[in-house]
Amino acid sequence: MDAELNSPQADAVAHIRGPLLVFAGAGSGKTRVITFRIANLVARERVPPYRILAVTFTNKAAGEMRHRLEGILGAEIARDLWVGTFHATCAKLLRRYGDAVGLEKNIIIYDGADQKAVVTRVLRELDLDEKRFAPRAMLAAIHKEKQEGRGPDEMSLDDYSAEMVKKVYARYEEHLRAANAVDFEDLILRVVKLLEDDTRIEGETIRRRFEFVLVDEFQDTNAVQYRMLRALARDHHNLCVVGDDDQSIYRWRGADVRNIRGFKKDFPETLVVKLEQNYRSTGHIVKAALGVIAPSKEREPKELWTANEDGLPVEMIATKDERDEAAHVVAVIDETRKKGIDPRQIAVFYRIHAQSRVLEEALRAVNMPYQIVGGTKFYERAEIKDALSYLRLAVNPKSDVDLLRVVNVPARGIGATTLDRLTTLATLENMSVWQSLGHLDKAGDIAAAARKRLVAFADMMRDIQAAARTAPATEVLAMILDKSGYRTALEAENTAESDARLENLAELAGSIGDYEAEASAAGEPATLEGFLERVSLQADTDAGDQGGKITLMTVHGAKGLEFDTVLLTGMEEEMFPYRGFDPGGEEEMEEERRLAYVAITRARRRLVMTHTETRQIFGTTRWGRPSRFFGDLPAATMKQGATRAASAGARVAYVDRSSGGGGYGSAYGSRGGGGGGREPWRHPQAPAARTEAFDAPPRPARPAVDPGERFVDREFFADDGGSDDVGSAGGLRRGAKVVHSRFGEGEVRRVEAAAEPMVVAFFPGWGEKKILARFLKIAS
DNA sequence: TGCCACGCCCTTTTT
DNA sequence: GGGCGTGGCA
Repeated sequence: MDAELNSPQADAVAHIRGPLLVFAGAGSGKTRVITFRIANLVARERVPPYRILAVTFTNKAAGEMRHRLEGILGAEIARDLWVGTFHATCAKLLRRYGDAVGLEKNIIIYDGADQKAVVTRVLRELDLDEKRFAPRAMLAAIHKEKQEGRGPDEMSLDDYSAEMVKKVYARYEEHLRAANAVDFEDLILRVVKLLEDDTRIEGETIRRRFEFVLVDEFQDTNAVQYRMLRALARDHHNLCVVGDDDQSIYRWRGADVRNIRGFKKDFPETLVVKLEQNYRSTGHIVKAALGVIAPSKEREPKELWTANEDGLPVEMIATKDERDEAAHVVAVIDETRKKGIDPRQIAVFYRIHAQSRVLEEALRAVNMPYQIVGGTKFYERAEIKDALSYLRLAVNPKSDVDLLRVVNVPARGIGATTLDRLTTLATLENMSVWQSLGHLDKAGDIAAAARKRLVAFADMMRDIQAAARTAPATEVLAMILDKSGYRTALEAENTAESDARLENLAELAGSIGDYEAEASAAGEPATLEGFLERVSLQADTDAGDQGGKITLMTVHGAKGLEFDTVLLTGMEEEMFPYRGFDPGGEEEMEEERRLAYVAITRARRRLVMTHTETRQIFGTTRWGRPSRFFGDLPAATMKQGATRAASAGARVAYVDRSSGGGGYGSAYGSRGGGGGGREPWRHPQAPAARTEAFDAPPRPARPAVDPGERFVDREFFADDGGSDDVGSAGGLRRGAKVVHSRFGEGEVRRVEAAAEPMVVAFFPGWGEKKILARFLKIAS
């Protein structure tokens, strides 16, 4: 804590009123400026905590900030502060003042998938070719308009396709309004509307409420978000924004660095502070980061420096494929943990979520606890989305997206044709699909049998809706699963997969329970609406930081965080910088560069970057050259290496001192079969003859594996004639006694390392069952 | 009319 | 690797 109190920057601005613009280089104590300022306002300036609003972009960052504030101010006071993401803050405000902008209480927040479903429906209604107008692209275009604060009528219509976007946009909005639903942009837009509407009292109420507003990662605000901030601070100008244009990584989400310039114009009396000293990282890491960001164009001039010692060189490790990479990651983590580093101080980054699976497998195979941040995985599972749709319908029957999702899940004989006719009726009569269920007489084309089924569904939902008004959310969920026949259908399936789905639904019930407990601890009423809002606004399922776990996340998710040791994986061209199907212009490349800068600057002491020769992703194999960003790292800060598998496979010119030298020679291309030998990556700043300066390939703690192989305890499974895909999972071994929640005690027969390790176990009275390993406990 | 299986296509980052 | 759409079959 002393370090924070003594921080000169934090001290200098902590008590200042009026607009404050802080350019904070990575690791210069950006968040510290905010937390210290808040602490100072509360402790010294006697500002009531509930009059302070601190806004972040991610839940993770908000959680981190709140955590720090709890440490400084104590949990009691910190609880009254408003700390949250833009969206969560707006949702909270709308819950209180939403009636003023015509929002009902049972509002539902549509996530990306829901939004896309609406767009798809609109495209069909307008009879537009889905091939020519991809729902995804349409949605992106709509969001772009919304992020700039333009409604369909305010769009500039340059060409035919803009015309189409406008049409779709308009109907999209109608659908959301009719469904009593909002998307993420709406949350902000509605609050802006509240704040800017001087004919009503609510805007003033909110403006008065927040005497001080602080914003983290200001470079990531989009036009509408900035408008909201401006409106919030209209009367008092106590707006403190902290940001770093080098870390602007949300341009694709509408973030506009120009807001920084706008800020100086809108608040001419702004005090500008530049923080250029990095307190976080070693010299080598800071220099590496500078190397990556230096070629970036249009930067606000600033020079990051550090007084810290150089420390360990940044490691660049060549690996053979994604499994080999994962093995190396595991080895480094293992080594780091053995040195006594808290696992919470270790993080593995990747560019895209799809990379996490292999890493997870490798970590699970050695029973190393980890936590995944982001990756909406859990809430994206079909059964969870189904259950949530039922819950949302229970609260808000007008939500068409949800109704259409579950009306025939489980199968009730309500097919596409029937639903087509039903939605057509709804569209014609200008009502929600739910309402149209009450007017089936107007749809003569719906067969009597189908009609009966629809009525039965409506009756069932009415019962559930009635229950939702009084019963606790956990009971509503149980009722839904029973009445809808969802549970029965899954039980009848009786496969490993259906069992897993049932377990997931149990987990959902558990998370409702958690929410109820948390809400009551915070002195707030636990409602089904509250739970649904939380689910919508919280991409990650993290149940708080339990100790002892390392962290896996995308680079985006890592922003604003720091770790002792960072493993940055997938550093190949195409992966990082990432290139999707679009050509990707220079602007996008610039953003990738800033993203790399963000990744590097998360590390305090040790940074390991890995790249692969080949990578299986999205079902195909990619060959990747090492990322161009390696070439921007100063040679003096780097240490190159390779896993055994990589150096053996490529026959690269590494000098392996540890094995007597010259072991691999430089016989390029001697690898048999496909791919061909690849030249080793050579640092552009290094003279060609300097290969001997390369470090010996580090020996992985466990032998590198060949593709198709896993981390298998060969001896133990040597006599296993079963699956060829056998691994140990979470300490589960053949013969081990395990306990399952439903089947009781059993004995492990086989372990299968699928995407998720599965165990075939024999349960007396049930027979052999295939179960996801994580649902088993070792019997004591 | 509805169900199921197969095959094709797309494949980012967050709220 | 998975979601979605199409086409064949009950």
